Amino acid sequence: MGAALNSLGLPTPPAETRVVVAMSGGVDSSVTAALLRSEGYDVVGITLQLYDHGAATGRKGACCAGQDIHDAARVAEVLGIPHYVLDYESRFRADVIEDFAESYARGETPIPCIRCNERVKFRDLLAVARDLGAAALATGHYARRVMGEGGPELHRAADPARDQSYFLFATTREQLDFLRFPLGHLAKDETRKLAERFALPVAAKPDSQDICFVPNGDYAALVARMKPGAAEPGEIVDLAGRVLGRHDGVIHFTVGQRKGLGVASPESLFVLRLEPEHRRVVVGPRSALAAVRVPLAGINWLGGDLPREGGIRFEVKLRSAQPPVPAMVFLSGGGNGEAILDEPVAGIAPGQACVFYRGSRVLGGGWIQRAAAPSLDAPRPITYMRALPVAG
RNA sequence: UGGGGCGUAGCCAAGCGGUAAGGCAGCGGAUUUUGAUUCCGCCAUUCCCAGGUUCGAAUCCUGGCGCCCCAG
Repeated sequence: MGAALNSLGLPTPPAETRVVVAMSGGVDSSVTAALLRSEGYDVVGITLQLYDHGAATGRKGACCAGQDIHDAARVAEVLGIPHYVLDYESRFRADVIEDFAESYARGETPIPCIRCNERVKFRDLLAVARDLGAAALATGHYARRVMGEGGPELHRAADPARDQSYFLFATTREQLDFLRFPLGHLAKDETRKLAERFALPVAAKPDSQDICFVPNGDYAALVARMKPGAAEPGEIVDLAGRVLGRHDGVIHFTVGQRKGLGVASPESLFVLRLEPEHRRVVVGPRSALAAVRVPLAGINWLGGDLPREGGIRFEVKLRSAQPPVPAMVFLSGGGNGEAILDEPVAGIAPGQACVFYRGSRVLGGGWIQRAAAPSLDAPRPITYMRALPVAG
């Protein structure tokens, strides 16, 4: 009763508190493990083997997954903690890579990192941690878990440049209860310094970037292999339906994209929308990219009591590397809803996440859906000018 | 085979006797734990070809070649 809480907010002394750390083999998760170990926690490192680059990319001899696992094991050895490697390849393939390919085939732009958190790390790995008797699962994400009146809250990282809360919006309240993000208050250079101080073998390892299972950046080749029909060439058309050129498959494009169209024009052209059913890429000027309505599905709500109908005021983040913008969010039940932005934003891509913020707190988010744009083949709805009052 | 116009980078295009703007596309880099966006850098020793005039020609002249338009 009333026992002092440890640094993870748990009522037991660190030495009696088992914590599983998800170790990717990178700097961040290694420092996470080192920090907790230095505080005396009973740390167990777990690394997930998620993919085999030989199989994923069709290349032989490339095995970064193996290298990362090896790095994680070395760090665990330096720290003197137990380390386990779990084979999650088939699960990752079914729940993340397959979803990724299907999403692209639908003309969307998926975020596999969120799916991985949602469906692998925070589900299966979390369950394993519980089975191991751990009191918490810690990761190297830059986000903060703050205890509020209604329970744990998800907040942005202290370092706005490093904040990864966008990638965590799909975390449920139950998961959040068990999760810990020890790096949430650190800046990246501090993490590096800690890695050096702890003499971790990965201290100088470059940050990972790109999609982990697509090391060479050629995600389209992977999608084409998994969904051959989605890589069919088609037409590049403007809003009036004029054919401006051809493309090698809609999977190469995302809404808002400028590069790679190969169409010369007086001004730059951007992808306005993808119509995979017609194998068509619709392009137009930057000005045509602006939108205020953002249809959402799969909404995850972290804010406690579900709000009554009507709009809720938020700042919403529509992509990871862009500041949030003011909006009203309307929830319509069944995980669906819509965000109405105060000011138009350019290049909102279906498949990306729309995350709701209030101050530093994440209150939820949803997946951006394709806007109900009229097809070029459909008869155009007639729009009438509003009658002007007759001048007196 | 009458008249007129035009040929400058992959595309568009400025230049009109003084030593090849710009845009688009492309390439390279920075940024980025998704895809994009954005930013920075590069990108015609040469102006359809051949002669000529000139200190100097993409610009003027002559002759070719190739397009386009008008024409009874």
